[in-house]
Amino acid sequence: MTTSDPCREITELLARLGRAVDGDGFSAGLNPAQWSALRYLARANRFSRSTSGFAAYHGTTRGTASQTIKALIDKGLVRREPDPMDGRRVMLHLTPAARDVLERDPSQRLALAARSMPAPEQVSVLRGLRAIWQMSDAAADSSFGECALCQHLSPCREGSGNDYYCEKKRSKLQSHELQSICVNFDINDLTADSAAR
Amino acid sequence: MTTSDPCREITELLARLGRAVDGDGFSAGLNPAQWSALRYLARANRFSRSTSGFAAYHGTTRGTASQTIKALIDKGLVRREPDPMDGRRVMLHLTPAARDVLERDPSQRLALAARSMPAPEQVSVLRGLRAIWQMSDAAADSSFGECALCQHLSPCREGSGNDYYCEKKRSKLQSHELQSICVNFDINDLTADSAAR
DNA sequence: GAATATAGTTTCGAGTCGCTACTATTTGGC
DNA sequence: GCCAAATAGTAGCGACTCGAAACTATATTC
Repeated sequence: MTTSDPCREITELLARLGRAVDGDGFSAGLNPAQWSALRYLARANRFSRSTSGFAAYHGTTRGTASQTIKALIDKGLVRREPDPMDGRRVMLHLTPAARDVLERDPSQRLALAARSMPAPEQVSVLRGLRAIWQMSDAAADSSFGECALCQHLSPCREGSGNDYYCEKKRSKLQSHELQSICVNFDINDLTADSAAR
Repeated sequence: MTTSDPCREITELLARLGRAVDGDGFSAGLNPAQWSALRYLARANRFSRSTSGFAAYHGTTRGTASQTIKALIDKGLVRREPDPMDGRRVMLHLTPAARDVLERDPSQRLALAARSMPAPEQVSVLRGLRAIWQMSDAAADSSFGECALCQHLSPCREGSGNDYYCEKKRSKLQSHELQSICVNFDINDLTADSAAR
């Protein structure tokens, strides 16, 4: 009953803020799961923009994820494209309309609120949230991360020198792709310190 | 597409952690709304332990809140008691069984993760989350807070000196009640600094 | 080449949510 | 004191969501 435990209040605020992320439920006609999928697709690299990828990220089943994606397709926000390399896979892409919708993402109100803090505080909050996420075993199931910090990344041998290579997917990566998140992410211990920084 | 904006990643983590608060959906047979109600009732003072109070806290309608409470009553976790002062009101109380269930609150896993951080970092994360919550207009609708920081609180004139008085509800408060949260909370500007501390 | 694993979809039932309508009680104005 | 408006709470309805199970199709493994 004592209030002197900050951690209990942290989880209380996490619960409330988590609900606030998606606005009062249905802004722009999208439900929370659909907003989550839209944001995921905007952020995931080309190996990860699939139904299964979103299911893993969002912590749901492939069946449910399939319904969510279907709703976005019906709304004209997502386009399907068969993977030429693997006949089972379907790559998902955001349409230009989706980019417009994302401009009105209700979570931006929280981002705006966060931006009103001094930059050093923003960073310390971010570090704390990352730590909580990684300690919680919720993270164990879906360990997404940016290619820039992944152990499968190596500099490209040939070419201009601006390119990189993913050993896992055996595919070239362009430098602008390094900040997208990937299902196949595995933490690079060498860069773990800089990740924490 | 750049990753250098910490605020975007903060909201992303808020969304994921908010979902993680209630576990993988149905721990102990309770859904997220029911967990939220249980935690609310454990934390709210006697003026606030009502259906309407929870509806305001949780940001939903009274009708929906009523169904959530009903489910908890059916499970034997909540007990109803008519308010002798106001025939419309029904006070809600947690049963001993509810206290047991709260011991297995899935949000404690996040609290545990938070506790692994050094205490100063816990506090800075808490301050940041509070700031984000108060800036976001989600907080405008439901401004709950602890009596200890409320402008309606005044020291009790008579009696032992350990007691307090709420000018709004015209009722005595015992010192152990000061840390519960209340629907009628209004920030006390004089204590705002210490609240931020 | 058969067995198994993976990607994805569909269907179905249980359950949730918010809206509207309704009752009961209290409060405010005259 | 009395009538109107506000407040607390519940009930029922319809739309929708989610997860489980069943199913198809393609890859992979031995």
